Amino acid sequence: MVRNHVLSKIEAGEWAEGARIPSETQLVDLLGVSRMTVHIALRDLSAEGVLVRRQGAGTFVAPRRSQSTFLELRNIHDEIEARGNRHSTEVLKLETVFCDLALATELNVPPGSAVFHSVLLHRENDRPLQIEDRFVNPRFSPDYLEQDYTRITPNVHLMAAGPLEEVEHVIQAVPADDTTRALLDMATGDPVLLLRRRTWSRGMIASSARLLHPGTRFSLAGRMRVAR
Amino acid sequence: MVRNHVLSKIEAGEWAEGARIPSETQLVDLLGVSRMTVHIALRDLSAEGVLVRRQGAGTFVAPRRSQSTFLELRNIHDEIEARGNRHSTEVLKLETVFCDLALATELNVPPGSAVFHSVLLHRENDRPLQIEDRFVNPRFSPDYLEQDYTRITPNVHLMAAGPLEEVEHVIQAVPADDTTRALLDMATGDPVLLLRRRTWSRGMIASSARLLHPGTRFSLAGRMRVAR
DNA sequence: CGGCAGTAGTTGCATATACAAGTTTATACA
DNA sequence: TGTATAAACTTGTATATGCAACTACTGCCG
Repeated sequence: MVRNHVLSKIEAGEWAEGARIPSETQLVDLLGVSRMTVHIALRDLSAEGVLVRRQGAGTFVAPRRSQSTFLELRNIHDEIEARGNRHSTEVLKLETVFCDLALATELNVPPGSAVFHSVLLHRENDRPLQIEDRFVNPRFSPDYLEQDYTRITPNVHLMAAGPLEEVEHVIQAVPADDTTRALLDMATGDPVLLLRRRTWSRGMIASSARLLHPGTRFSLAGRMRVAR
Repeated sequence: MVRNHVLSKIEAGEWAEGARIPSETQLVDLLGVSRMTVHIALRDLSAEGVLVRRQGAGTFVAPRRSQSTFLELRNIHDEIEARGNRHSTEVLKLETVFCDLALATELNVPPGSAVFHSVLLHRENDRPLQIEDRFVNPRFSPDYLEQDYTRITPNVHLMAAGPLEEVEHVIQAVPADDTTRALLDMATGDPVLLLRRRTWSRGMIASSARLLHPGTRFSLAGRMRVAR
């Protein structure tokens, strides 16, 4: 109850980032519950990174930046939904191309062979967050082009097409070209965070993707316990 | 107290993965604290993924988190030497600072307390490759400022100061400011790949570092087999 | 004007109590 | 033997209370 109240206030924008929220005793009067109940709820939200609490000073809305975990292979849909936001996809390209030498090497297929190519734009609450530029090995997923990617992500389809065996990630910071800047709604001079991801399945390279993110409002994050 | 008891039991292997641990009331008798205290502690550990709780059934040790070799803690010296190149370090700053609110939050120490600060420039074959801007908790490593960082990296010193328990990584692409651009020998408009790394040891945040790399000639890469 | 002490207000933490909700085990009965 | 019921046990949640630790502010005094 306290939790929902706080989250909805933040969601609605009434309590902005960095703003101080009512004290525990004020929330007690407001919601008619005991202080411990309020305390536990705020404590949990603090542990989750939604709030920041400072003893003696007050409770504040934590600054939020879109984050993606790179340790797990979650698809962007789940990432966004997990943050309580709305995910939507726009299909920009869905085609067959014949690969040049570089692409052939990248996918480990013969040069000139046909491969599938898709370009999607993912939005978080209508704000563009990722361009997903993907090449897929047709031998791995022959029906890749027939899917409705406004409903499922390519990730989901590919995971269903075969067991994931190996993943390769390369992360880079690159300047934004004009097309990218326009699509991602970025300011001039802002950099792009580029995540290249190749996946192996059934002994072949199933897919190679370039995931482009606006550097100013996106970061990759991961936290792990070290082996004991 | 309850927390440490549980963690040490798991650490020691007395409570194995998936095993059921004593009930709340049993821990009350065992440790001589109230049930609510036990409950809160177990609740937190459950939120952190260390335990799994099922109402009516009991509390169990959670299966360990999947470990990734991606972004393992190799220090930059080994990275460069592994490529057959020469590594050199220049010490730009080595000082004590009093932390403001943001830094205090980052390190989880009281605002205004003294922390150690170092800024190093790492070169690969005399070409700048990384600015290492690091804050260290003096409680964790009191003799941090007395080391010779042209001979060993801070990473090596910190690893020797205590067992690494947890690591947090955040990766961002950011524009380069003038100082950074000059130090890293970058062209105007080139982005910076920023890796923020926080490490936990002996129950506290030992260190928080900002590692800045020239985006055009640096990338983070990792490849991992997926667990089945 | 600057520094100091006091004070009100805030979060942090532990306790004691009560009941709800879910699971497992034991028992009674057909 | 199989099923239904009951009891015992476990975690989940909410409340009321007390005090410690810390912060920010006010006002006093030199």
